[in-house]
Amino acid sequence: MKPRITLKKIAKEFGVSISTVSKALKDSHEISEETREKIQAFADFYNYKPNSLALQLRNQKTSVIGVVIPEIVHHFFSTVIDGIEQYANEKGYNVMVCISNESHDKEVSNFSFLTNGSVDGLIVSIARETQHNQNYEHYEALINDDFPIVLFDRVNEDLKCDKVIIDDVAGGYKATNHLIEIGSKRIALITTKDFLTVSSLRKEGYLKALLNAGYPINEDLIYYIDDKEDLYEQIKEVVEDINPPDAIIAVNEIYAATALKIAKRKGMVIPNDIAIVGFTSGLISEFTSPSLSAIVQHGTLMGRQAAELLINRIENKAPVEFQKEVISPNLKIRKSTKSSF
Amino acid sequence: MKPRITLKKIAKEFGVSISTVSKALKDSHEISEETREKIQAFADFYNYKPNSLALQLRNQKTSVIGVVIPEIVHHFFSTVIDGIEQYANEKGYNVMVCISNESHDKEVSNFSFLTNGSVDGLIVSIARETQHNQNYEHYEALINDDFPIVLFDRVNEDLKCDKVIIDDVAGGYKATNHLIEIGSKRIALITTKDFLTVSSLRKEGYLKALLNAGYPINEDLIYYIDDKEDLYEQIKEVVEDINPPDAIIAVNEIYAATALKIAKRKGMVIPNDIAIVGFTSGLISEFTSPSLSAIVQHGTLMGRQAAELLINRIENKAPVEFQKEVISPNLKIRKSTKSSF
DNA sequence: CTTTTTTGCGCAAACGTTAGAGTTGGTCGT
DNA sequence: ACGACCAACTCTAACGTTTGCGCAAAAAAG
Repeated sequence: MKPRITLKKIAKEFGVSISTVSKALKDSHEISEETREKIQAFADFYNYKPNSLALQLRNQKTSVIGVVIPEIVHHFFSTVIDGIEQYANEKGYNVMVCISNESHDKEVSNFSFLTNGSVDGLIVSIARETQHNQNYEHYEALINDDFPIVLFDRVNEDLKCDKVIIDDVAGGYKATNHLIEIGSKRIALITTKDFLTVSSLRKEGYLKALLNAGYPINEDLIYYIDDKEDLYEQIKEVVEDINPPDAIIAVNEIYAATALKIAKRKGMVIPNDIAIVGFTSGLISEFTSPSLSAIVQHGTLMGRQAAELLINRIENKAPVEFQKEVISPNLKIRKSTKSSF
Repeated sequence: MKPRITLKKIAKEFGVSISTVSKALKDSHEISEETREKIQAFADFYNYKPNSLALQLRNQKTSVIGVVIPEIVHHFFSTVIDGIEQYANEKGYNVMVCISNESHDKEVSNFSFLTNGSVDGLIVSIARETQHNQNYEHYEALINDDFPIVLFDRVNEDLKCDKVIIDDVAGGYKATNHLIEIGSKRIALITTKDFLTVSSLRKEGYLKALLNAGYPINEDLIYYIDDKEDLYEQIKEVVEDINPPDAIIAVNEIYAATALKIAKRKGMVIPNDIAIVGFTSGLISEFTSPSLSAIVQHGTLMGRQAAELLINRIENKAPVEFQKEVISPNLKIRKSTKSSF
């Protein structure tokens, strides 16, 4: 790579000082028009652009936002990044994305890289492993230093920082209530075995809706999926239960789509024999047949709001006390809960 | 945000010079054990970490790879990022992702931000608008400066740099040939109206396969989708043609899934009445019913290879002449081209 | 023909770091 | 007693940029 042109080289070329060049390029009145013009022409010709690193170091500001997410090949997370990017760009920021891969160690190393000067603030969704082993030291260290940080979706209540969450209890509630309204009696919940707060909040909403409708709560109808085991086989057990449910709520799109696939293969008619509603309305839900009703997550909006909170915090435009934005999920009713007859 | 601890502050604390602190923290033998230990303890306590920007500036090396992609909410692109991240991390690099949003201007501004010192090299997939208006000045400027850059998927043959592509001609060929083998006679191609090279290469493979099998080439069977118009209506015209095809190749997953949806709605049986094969095997293909056969793209592999080429180039481990890695796509046969009877 | 003002530029510090080249002060050998 | 040597530091330059301040020379004012 050819060395880039610098102020120093331009200065040498014209036998002037570096400051003269810097000022000339900034159209400073301190520099004569003649000098200004020849320097500008030269700089233009060699396509001079100030070195970002030097500027960032000098200004103690990078205008870069760090984002740490558990995975990227995931529709919800990519929509969030999209939202962050949109808002950040509008405000003159760039985005640096790191992936924790659900690993605590990777999250720690991402943090350590990003927070050593590379970014002005962080937007994070907590890795599964971190939520599992409850080790939030790296978060606490940052918060202690008043480092701007915004948590989204997977948050921890104890951490003192800005947050954007989806009202997952409401999501679980809406999904369940919808199934109750269409007359389902035995509503199963397919959730994760891990310790993600979102899953347990959705379960909470599910239980709340059942309670509210005077339905019995039946632990046998709650199925915990182990991500390490075969997904298909585990969900098969739900559908093939001796006393099968007449409706399913799945905490994510894949579980829902898989349940639908298995039910169809069993010859069941959806939603008549079994109604299904998922979470996260990504692309899959639209193209299954019947299409899947789902609680939509508004990832882009979430990203935008997280970015807004963060940038306000960075620019000291935020109130001292931490904000918590709650996004209401809504139910997108498709064919898997609405008979086409 | 609290100011971070620096060498200078530590130096002041102990009344020594900055270099002493720097060397003490690097376990230099030049510094007495006593001094070393007290400085290390202090630095440890205040969680000292060298400022990345300062290091990057000094070392003229950022260990960051810039990635510019047209969009992120796209399964293929997120898998590529995943691959890039994986390989980059293994080699001690971080990744900065920018989104061009298919816009030429945004691509230019992404380039200009990233290449002013922020990254050691660039991995790019060309924005649609750039491919359309053929304005590659910003690429040429970088290449002229020997700035390390790797193009993937959407490349331009004239640009002198490393590339990773999918053999899209082979992809089109394989898809078409498969349909010919299962006995399809009138094979339609649903492609894009824009000027993406990938689309035209797939078309080339399609034509080649037809020619090879002695099939007539019928322009009426090639449908060009305008992304600005309603997708559903346009694809509907394909299926409802007076003289409809008995097989469809769609250049992406969405087109394929939409065609499948419409055909089913028309009461057609797939693959008996109409067989369908798509490109990019993302999540949708698995969950449609019947599931969609597709040409799979190996995005993760592509990302890894792009990162490998780039890092070799950055570290001067690459041969002088530019490399072109070609990834063979393979056909994943699912139910949309294979009767279950 | 001085004094004051203006013009046009250079100097130096600062951001945080590193590494090679000095600089002390002391110990040792002869 | 004096050079050699070593330990334990400090100095300095460098990465690239910005900016307030200083300073000379030229121009304007008196």
